[in-house]
Amino acid sequence: MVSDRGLEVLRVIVQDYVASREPVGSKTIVERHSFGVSAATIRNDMAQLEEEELIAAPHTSSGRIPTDKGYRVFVDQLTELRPLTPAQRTAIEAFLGQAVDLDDVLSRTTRLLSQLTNQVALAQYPSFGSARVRHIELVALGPTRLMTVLITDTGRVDQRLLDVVAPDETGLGDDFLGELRSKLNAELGGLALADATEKLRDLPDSFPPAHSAVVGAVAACLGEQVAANRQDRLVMSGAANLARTESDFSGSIYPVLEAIEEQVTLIKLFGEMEIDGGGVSVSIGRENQGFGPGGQLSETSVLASGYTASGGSVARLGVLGPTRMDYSNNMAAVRAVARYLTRLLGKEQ
Amino acid sequence: MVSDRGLEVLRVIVQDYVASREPVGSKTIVERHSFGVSAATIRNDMAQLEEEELIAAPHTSSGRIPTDKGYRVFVDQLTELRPLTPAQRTAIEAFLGQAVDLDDVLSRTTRLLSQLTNQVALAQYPSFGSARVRHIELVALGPTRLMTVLITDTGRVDQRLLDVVAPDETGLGDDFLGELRSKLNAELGGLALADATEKLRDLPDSFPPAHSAVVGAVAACLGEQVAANRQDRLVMSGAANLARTESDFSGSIYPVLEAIEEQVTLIKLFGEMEIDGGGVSVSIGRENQGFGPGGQLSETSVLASGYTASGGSVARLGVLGPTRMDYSNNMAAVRAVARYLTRLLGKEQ
DNA sequence: ATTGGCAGTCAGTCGGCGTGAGTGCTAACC
DNA sequence: GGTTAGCACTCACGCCGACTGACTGCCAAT
Repeated sequence: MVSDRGLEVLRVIVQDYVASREPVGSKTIVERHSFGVSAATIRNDMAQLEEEELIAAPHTSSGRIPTDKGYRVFVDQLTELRPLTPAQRTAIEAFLGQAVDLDDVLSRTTRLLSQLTNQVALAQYPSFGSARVRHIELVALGPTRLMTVLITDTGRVDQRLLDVVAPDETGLGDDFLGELRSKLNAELGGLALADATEKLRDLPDSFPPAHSAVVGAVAACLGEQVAANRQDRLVMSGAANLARTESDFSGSIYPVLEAIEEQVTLIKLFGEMEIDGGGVSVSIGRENQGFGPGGQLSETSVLASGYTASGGSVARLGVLGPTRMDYSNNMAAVRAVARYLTRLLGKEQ
Repeated sequence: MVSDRGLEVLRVIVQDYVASREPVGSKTIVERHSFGVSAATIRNDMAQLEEEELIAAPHTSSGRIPTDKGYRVFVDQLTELRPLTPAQRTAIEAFLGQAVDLDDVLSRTTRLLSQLTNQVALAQYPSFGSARVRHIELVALGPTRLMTVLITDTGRVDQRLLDVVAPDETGLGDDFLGELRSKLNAELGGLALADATEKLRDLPDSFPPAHSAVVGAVAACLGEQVAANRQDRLVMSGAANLARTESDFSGSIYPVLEAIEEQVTLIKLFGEMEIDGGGVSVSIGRENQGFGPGGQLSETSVLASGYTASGGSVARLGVLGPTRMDYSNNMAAVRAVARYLTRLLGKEQ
């Protein structure tokens, strides 16, 4: 078992190591922190911590550095997060306040968060699994060219172009489009995306045969859009931060950059992190194993929190960085930004 | 002056150095390439090349590596580009062929190009300076909430949300919106974006005072969209490639990643490169100086070519990588993709 | 449980040495 | 004149050995 002082020792080892990037030894601990005991005592505690695999020694006789498990215990110990400085708070408000639409909000959010943490910031678009169709728009761009616009109640908009064979010699008449548009909105408006997909399948049958080809094409196109909408996307910013310091990664940062660019690994990982109750969830080092192929992220930690967008759908945002990071500060930043974002998006409509 | 054989020597120095990442000496040159002369003669030629600052020696007595100027001469010498392999050609067609809209085309293009070259691929959205308004759509999302959609003839779509004070107790009635929509399209349809901005300023005056507040808000919003449309954006892919090999960058790759993320530096640089006549333009190493602050890109080369989008507007695409890159292969890839893209986008409509 | 002391371990550094790749120069050669 | 062979010279690099210093681990005393 680890004593109370043992945990305290772990705490300062993490802090000092994060600050200095150097293995920390018993002597420097007693010098820099006033435990009222000698170095030898600290050494005994450290022996226990090593027993529990919370710390490890890079070489036989050097200071210790925290293991993934050590960071885990450290993070779990972390009860109250140091609140942000007033300057940081005003930065959040000033920067996010001027956003004009959802894309802009998320782009600003990640830029802000990457600045606050010096890490890579990530944000998920609000989940569209629970989103509903708000409006469908059809725009004729030419005699055989049509644009479909799908608007969801989460504020997202997707458009797509398609070529169609005109139903008759009049081309894509305004009245035909108008009828189709009304019907689409009447049938699908307010439906959850999952349900809309089904309805779209039956749509062509309710039109005269001459029109059903066009309607079918439109329905297929909208169906694609709905499907694309349901799969999540990530916005991110600050990838350069990975290369900023002399790199905390054993080999190259290539696997990490790759995982970031691929997105799919991150989305999966992000999706499995718990974010109940407005807390900040942390996944450390090898805990990320099994997501990327070959453990691309086994030397990184991911912090995630949830925010609530209009419509009540919950999405995630967070940061990614080397396991050796300032968890306290970064968790506080993620939490603060998530809260502000919830307030900002909830306020609308 | 540099002799003919001197240029040939430069050519093999560049090729060998790019392939091996090691300074190349006179002896290895005569071993690997059949010049009919001895190493000593090559040395004399190399002395001349060094005189002209086309090559340099990292240490007093080591092989030589090309300077920026050396790469420049090498590239200018490069007359015919090795054509792509059939496999590469089919890859281009298979991959780009299934794109559904402009966003998708450019995203696929950069992914493809970064795979073909193992570098960072960049693509500019078609310039909207010469774009025209094709259609404007207004959608009521609630009693005081409105969405504006701007569609340009280059196939790009932008939407924005805004809150308005309803003109009267009826809220945003369909007839009011219909009138406004017709008027907007009648007035602005077909106009170049620059001209549309001006017209928008006068618009509110032509409505009854009760409505002018709403119209003003809509006009302001559309004005913003027009402005945002005129400023270019970049799509990119393959940033991880910068970290793939043991890094050809002297220090950290941080400045390069930063420049890539900022975009503004790149857009400026990209914009000043000449791309007349379907060729591939190259900017090498310190030639990029003066764009990024502190010469972030002074160890990279940028290749650019132009492609023509529907509507005749020309935009650029290319790759960025360390100065030590396979110019021949990469230039061929950029040219091939640019040509295919022009064909693909020109075909539409 | 804590402490002081002491021996042991090992990474990192410094200087010296040898090696080898590659150059620059000069004198001979065609 | 261009080309070649030969030779002396220069360094980067790798290796070895010694030294140092920062640690730990253990043990006996408190």
